Amino acid sequence: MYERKTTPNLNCGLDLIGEVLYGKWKIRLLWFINEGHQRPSELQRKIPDASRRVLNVQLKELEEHELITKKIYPVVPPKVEYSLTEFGKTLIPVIAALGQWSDEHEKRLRNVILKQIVSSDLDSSLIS
Amino acid sequence: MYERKTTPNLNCGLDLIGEVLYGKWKIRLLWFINEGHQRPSELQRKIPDASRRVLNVQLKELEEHELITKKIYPVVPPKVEYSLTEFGKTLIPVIAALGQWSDEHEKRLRNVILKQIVSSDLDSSLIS
DNA sequence: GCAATAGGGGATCAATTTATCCCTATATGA
DNA sequence: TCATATAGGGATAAATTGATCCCCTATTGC
Repeated sequence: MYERKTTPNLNCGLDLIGEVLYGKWKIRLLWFINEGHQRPSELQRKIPDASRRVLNVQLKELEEHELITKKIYPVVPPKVEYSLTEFGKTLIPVIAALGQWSDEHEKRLRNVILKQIVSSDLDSSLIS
Repeated sequence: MYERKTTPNLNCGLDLIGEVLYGKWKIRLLWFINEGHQRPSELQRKIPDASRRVLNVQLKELEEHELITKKIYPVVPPKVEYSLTEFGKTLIPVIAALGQWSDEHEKRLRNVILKQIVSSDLDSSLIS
């Protein structure tokens, strides 16, 4: 396992939320779990760009941060279900706000992001 | 400059907002600029844990994403002021929601984050 | 016996992000 | 003359994150 070499900043609230919400897929995991996709295989189907491994790792962190709980059914083949904790549920309106903002500005966002990528491509093609 | 080697996911809204808001200090930069701390040196004093360099880099990205504008006054010593664009201003309520959530749950957040750090410390001391 | 299903995780490599170090410029005040 | 303030940025190192690869469990169905 990876071991932190620096201590995180925990000064203000925004540091704290960063600690639990950073991670490429975490917000989406919370969102989909909230929508009722509770099993690992379902989540993986919802987020095919992430590997199974990474989802496991991020789910475990969400669990350690008490945003979700994991229920393991002792059956074969194994069955696992994740649910939001009460604490995790309080995050849903916040995530909804994020989602709503980006939906409202989707076009513009795509625009500025793509523009930035294309321009850095030009830079590198000038070099070569 | 760093050159991307993979294309980012831009499927859903949450991918998009991630592209512009990821970056350790970006949310805070937007917040402080909104509060009226517009000059680089002021921002640096507000965020002493970040190096001058990193703030510059992240400010430039925010500018490329059209969330802020940069005004350079042709004076010596140089004077620069950042402001939110209209687009950037639409993000403020969202950031406020993030901040409010983490303020409301500050104690619990500190708790779970520290618990996680301490337990991984224990792990590593068992190994050695 | 072999594949498929459903879940997990160590080891390691690649990509990305953040931090450090060092260098630029000009005017002011001690 | 030298430090200070103000702003910028290249080169590179370190830290962190994410992706890949491979291996494990046990049962059902062919």
